[in-house]
Formats: sequence, C-alpha cells, structure tokens
Amino acid sequence: MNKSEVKVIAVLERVGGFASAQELYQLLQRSGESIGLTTVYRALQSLVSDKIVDQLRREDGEAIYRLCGDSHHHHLVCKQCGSTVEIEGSAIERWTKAMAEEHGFREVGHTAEIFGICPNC
Amino acid sequence: MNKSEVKVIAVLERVGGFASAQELYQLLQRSGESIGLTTVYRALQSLVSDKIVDQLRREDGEAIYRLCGDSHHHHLVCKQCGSTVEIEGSAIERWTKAMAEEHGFREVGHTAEIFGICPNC
DNA sequence: CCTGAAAATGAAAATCATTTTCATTTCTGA
DNA sequence: TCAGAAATGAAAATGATTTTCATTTTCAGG
Repeated sequence: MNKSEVKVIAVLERVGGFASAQELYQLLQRSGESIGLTTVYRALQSLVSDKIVDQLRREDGEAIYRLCGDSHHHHLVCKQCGSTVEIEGSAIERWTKAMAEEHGFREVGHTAEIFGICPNC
Repeated sequence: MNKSEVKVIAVLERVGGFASAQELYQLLQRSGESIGLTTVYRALQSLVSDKIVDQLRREDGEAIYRLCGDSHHHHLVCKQCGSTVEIEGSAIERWTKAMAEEHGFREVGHTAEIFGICPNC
C-alpha cells in the first residue's frame, strides 16, 4: 500500500459511493493533491486486485469504483429535473441474495435505479 | 426497420447469444455481406432503443448485444466469463411501485442487474 | 551519511471501442 | 421522373484506459 493508494482511498471515502477514475482524479486535483491520472489508474487497479475496492461499469461502459463494504443506497431520479432521493433498498438486497443462491452465484453485487417524474415536475 | 437492421438481426439469430458490435461486423463480413462498421453500430443503437435487442457490458466495458427475450426480465451476469441468466424480478417491480408511491413519483421505470461469479468459474 | 537497485511516478504516445462528420448513394412518394 | 429524405460508410474525432520510458523517490545496507 503506497502513498497514491492511500490518497485514492481517502477520496473514495469522501465520495462515499461510486466514482470513475476521471472523477477521482479531478477531485484529487481540486483538493490540491499532486497526483497524475496514470497513477490514479494504477492505484485503482491495485486496490481492485487486493479487493479493497469494487469495480463495476456505468451504462456507458466507463468503469466506476467504490470502497468495498460501503453500504450502498439506491436512487430515485427525476427524469425531468434530475433531482434525486436516496431510498431504502433492503428488498433488493434480499432479492439479490435469493437469486444468487438459486443460481449458485458467489460474490454478488447489484445495481438498481428507479427513475420517474417527481412531485414538483 | 431497414435493410441493415434486418442483417444485424439475422446474424444475432445465428449467434444465438451475446456478441459485440465488432464481432457482429466481422461475422457479417465473413458471410459476404456488404455492410460498414458504422452501420452495424447504428443498426444496433436503433434496435436497442426499439427494445428488439438487449445491450449490456462485458467486464472490460465493451458493449455486447443479443436478441431480447419477450418478457421484461433482469440479468444475473458472471463477472468472469460473462455468462448470463435471466431472472425473475417481481420483487423489484413491487419495490419500484412502493418507493415511487412513497415519494410521489409518477411514470416510473427501473434498471436492476445482479453480478457475481457463476458456479463454473 | 552515501549509494545503488528497486519501486513509484507522470507526461506523452498508443490503443481501441464508439461516435461524429460529411459527401455520396439509395429510397420514396407525389 | 424528380426532389427531398433517409441510409450508408470512409475517415476523422472522441474519450477512457493502457503502455512506454525517462526521471524521481524510497530505502536497505555498508
């Protein structure tokens, strides 16, 4: 675990959820850290292979990362104004576990998002 | 539905599962079809937005496509080999409705995907 | 305190899927 | 038949990610 990896972990903690490599790089820059994009990528790779960080993909294919074991929440997103509400997702957790077990999958995670039109729109 | 889309559907039928745009393009070339890569991408986009084709992502972020099954389903995707299982999602439908109602959202939809490691990997 | 090998760093170039541009060709309906 | 619309595809652009490579930092022994 070297200095860059520590910086990346720190910013992931601040974010508290998923972020892409590019976003993490910009956040680090803004907070005055001197770190190159290449190094951010390398730190993330290393953290992923050490299972300290989870990697998955956004809809557009960009990789996103978060600290393993972050309890994650879900979002209710307005299609019109973009406002979001964090919502409770224990139903999804149970569903994930049930489906994984039924099909013999291990180390499962999930993504889920609800979108619609909010009361104000 | 134009000529290119028909060609892409035909090759997807032949494949019988997931394939990337690049792979589909090469298959079309090999079978003597005259079609450009750009057109393959455009046909796929259009088929995806018409819900004739499903799109998801390989581990490396490359988009893969296959003909849609008929019902609204969710996927259990293996992080290693990319194999997928269609799963039942009525729990999600109920969760979506409940959350939307609780927060006054209308016209809601959702996305949900489970990923993990399959029994063979 | 040195010193040199190994590890880390980052700027720039390379890669590769995907999208955009734009000039050309094919359709289509009046 | 003809004009405008849609489709096509080659080439260029894009954007995330990886690789290269020269430089800097770290650090265990002397």
